[in-house]
Order: sequence, then structure tokens, then C-alpha cells
Amino acid sequence: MPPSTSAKTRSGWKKDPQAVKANILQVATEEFAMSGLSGARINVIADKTNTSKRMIYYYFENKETLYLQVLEAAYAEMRRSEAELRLTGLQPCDALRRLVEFTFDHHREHPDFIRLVMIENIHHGKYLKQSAVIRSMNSSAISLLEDICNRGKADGTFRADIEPMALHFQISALCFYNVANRSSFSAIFDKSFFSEQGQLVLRENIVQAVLAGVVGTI
Amino acid sequence: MPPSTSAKTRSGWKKDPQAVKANILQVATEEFAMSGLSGARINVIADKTNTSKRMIYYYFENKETLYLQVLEAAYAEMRRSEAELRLTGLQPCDALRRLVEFTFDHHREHPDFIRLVMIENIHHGKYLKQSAVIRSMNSSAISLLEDICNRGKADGTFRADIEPMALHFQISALCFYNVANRSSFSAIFDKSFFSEQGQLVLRENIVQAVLAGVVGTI
DNA sequence: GATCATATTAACTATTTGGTACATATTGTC
DNA sequence: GACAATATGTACCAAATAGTTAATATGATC
Repeated sequence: MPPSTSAKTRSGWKKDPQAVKANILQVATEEFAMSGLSGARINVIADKTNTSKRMIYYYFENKETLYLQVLEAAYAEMRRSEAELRLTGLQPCDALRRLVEFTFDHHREHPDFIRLVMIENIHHGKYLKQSAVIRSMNSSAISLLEDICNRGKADGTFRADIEPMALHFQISALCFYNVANRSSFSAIFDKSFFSEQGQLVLRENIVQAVLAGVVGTI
Repeated sequence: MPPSTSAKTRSGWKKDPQAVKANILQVATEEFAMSGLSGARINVIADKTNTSKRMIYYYFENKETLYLQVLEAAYAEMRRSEAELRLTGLQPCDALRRLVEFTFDHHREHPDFIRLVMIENIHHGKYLKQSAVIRSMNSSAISLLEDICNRGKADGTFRADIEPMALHFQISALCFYNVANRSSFSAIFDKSFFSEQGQLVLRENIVQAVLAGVVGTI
């Protein structure tokens, strides 16, 4: 009989493997988000963990596997947040507003996730495509939007030709860009968007832009 | 008297230094856009040029300097395109539509530029900030938008509270995201946006979204 | 054609970096 | 306590990589 691998607490162990793995993943997330796949250094990651380089290779086959698992963990975490949204009780416009505000805030609060997505795009989505885990997490944002759109069209507040996917594109683009392109935008154009006050205004601007698009009578 | 460094044709030279430099820059642009600063390999760049690695270091001090000059050349090229836009003869709405369409098309046609900007943002704009050349090129897109907004407000077609910079943010975000996040978006959500037909529809959607925002009566 | 600055080649190096070999410790199970 | 499986620390290596050294070719200028 193989040793029980049940998730029962392995109390008594000098170090909990789960914790060691989690610690490595967390440090690696920061490093990969900071420097990219080729820019991140395994030695640097090792130094910042509570363990050694040896353990990174013990739990994660190699640098690419570690990166992939970092990516998967980041997507999983994001999905967890999304799942907490409860919009069904709200009127379509209010629900849409709340979804936009949530997306805006969430992206802002998770720059590491945004950076990992940027890095993945630099790699043409090579690892994203590779990951069955991530592909299986078809973002729930879409189903939320589908529900909002259906209700909005049904009660006449939304135009009949609104497509949930196009709406998602617009919301995602505006909220993503706010985090992803902050450095270049503030270097070339205007830093004022990114002050606390500026972000509040920008957030409301984005909400208004999205709402104006769905209720428009054109 | 120092030797004439005038730009007169140096015909007769075995190889035109200008051409060698330009060749290196072009190859380096592709490589850096493809793999990022740390991902790009000087040896690979050298192999793809008509010259040798030694010449890269002869004309460009080191990898970072080469990257910086690639970045500067890319921005210069983009500005050149922008400068060709002639919008003053158009009505505000038409001018805005054309600016959005131009931005959408330009970004689509210059994925290498988009990727360099992404990479720069991964580096927190370190090299952008460093470059006096780029900082001095305050994108003309802003002055174009200022003019359009002024005229739109004057003739009453635009809302009075429209800010050119916020408008630029919106346009840039939507058009940038279309190129930058193509891989991740199509991997997770929908590939149909990126077919030829899908891009036409998306472009018009973006135009409509922007226009709806400026004429809105909210 | 002597001289000098520019342009170019090929081979070399110091260092970094991902990855590993080997020895050892810890713990559950019998 | 013996044994096996899991977990960990130390020292090491081969390959890759940015950058260099030293020698040489080329053309402009006088």
C-alpha cells in the first residue's frame, strides 16, 4: 500500500513541504513579474526563499516549469477573486458599473499578475497555450457579462447589438492598460493619472465610457 | 582641421558605415522586440546582420546602449508617421474618427514597436526615462487631440468637460491592447477578434465607443 | 605614397547561469 | 530499531553569454 498522501496535517515535520513550495512560488512570482522569464535569476529566487536552490529543482523540474506554475497560480488567484463578485441582485447598469470598478481595482491591486500577463504576451502566449489548467479556467468574467447583457437587453436599458465579448475587450483593455503602461504613459505624457486622486477620476471616466457605449442610441 | 563629417555620400567605401549601423539597428529591433532585453542574444543579432559581433560593440557601446538606440529609433519612426496625419481640414468628429482609425491601424502594422513599449514597461520605463531624445518627443498625438477637442467644444459637438489627455488614454489603451494582449486574449477568450473581418468590426467598435464618449450628454 | 582615422575580422576570456552529484537528515511504517 | 521514502544542504559543472584583445584592411588627405 503506498504511503498515505492525504492532505492531513504533517505536523512534526521540520519544514512543511507545502509551505516550502508555496514560499518558492511566491518569491518566484515576484521575481518573474519583476524581470521576466529570461531576466529572472534562479539564484536570486533561491536567495530570497527560506530554502535553497536545490529545493527549487526538487519541487519544480526547471525554470520553465517553475514559471508555468507561477503563471497558473496567478490565474487561479485572479479567478478566485472574480468568483466572489455577486452581481445578480443589481440592475444591469449598476452591475456593469460594479464589474468595471472591480476590474479596475483588482488590476491595480495585482500589478504582479498584470506583469505576468504582459510577459506571457511577449512570449506569444507560449506557456499559456501549454497550460491545460489555465485554458480550462475560461474566465468567469465572460459569463458575468453575458448575464448582465441579457438582462440589460431584456429590460431595454442596453442596446440590442451589444456583444459581451466586445464589452469585455473594452473593459479589460482600459483597466489593463492603466497598470501595464503606467511607466511609459507617465514618462511621455502625464503622471497625474496615477496619483490617488487621478486614479479615482480615471476609474469613473472608464465606468462612464463603458456605460455610454452600452446605452447609446446610435 | 578635423575631417569633414558632412553627410555627403561616402561612395567608394567598401561598406557604408551608415548602412551597417542601420542594418544592426534593424536586426536588433526585431530581436529585442521578439525576446526582450535580457532574452535577446547579441550573438544571434550578430549572426543575422551582414556584419560581425565586433561591429555591434564598435558602433554601440554595449547591449543596453544598443537597446536604448533601438527604442529611440522606434519612437522616432512612430512620430514620423503621426506627423503625416492632416486632420485640420476635417470636422471634429471626422477628425477624431480618423485619428482613432490611424492609431488602430498604425499599432496593428507595427507590432515590434508595441512589443518594445511592453518590454520598456516591464523595465518600469528605465530606459525611456533615461532617454532625453524620447522625452523630448512629446507625442504629437496630444496636440492633435487638443486641437480636435477645442474645435469640437467650440462648435458644440463635444461635451465641454472632455479632456484631451483622458481621450488619448482611452484611444491608446484600446488600440494598444489589441496588439499587445492578442496572445493571451485569444488563448483564453476569443480568437475571432483577430481575423481580418474581426479587426474591421473591432476597429469600428472602438471608433464608436470613443465617439459615444465625447458627444454623450450625461 | 606616407600617414592617419575609420572600419573590420577572428579568436579569446571572464563571468554568469541553469542545472546536478552526492552526501545527509527527517519521519512514517513495520 | 531497521528500512524506505521524502526532504535538504554543499559543492560543483558545463554551457552560454556579454564583452575584449590584438591585428589588419581601407580609404581620405597631404
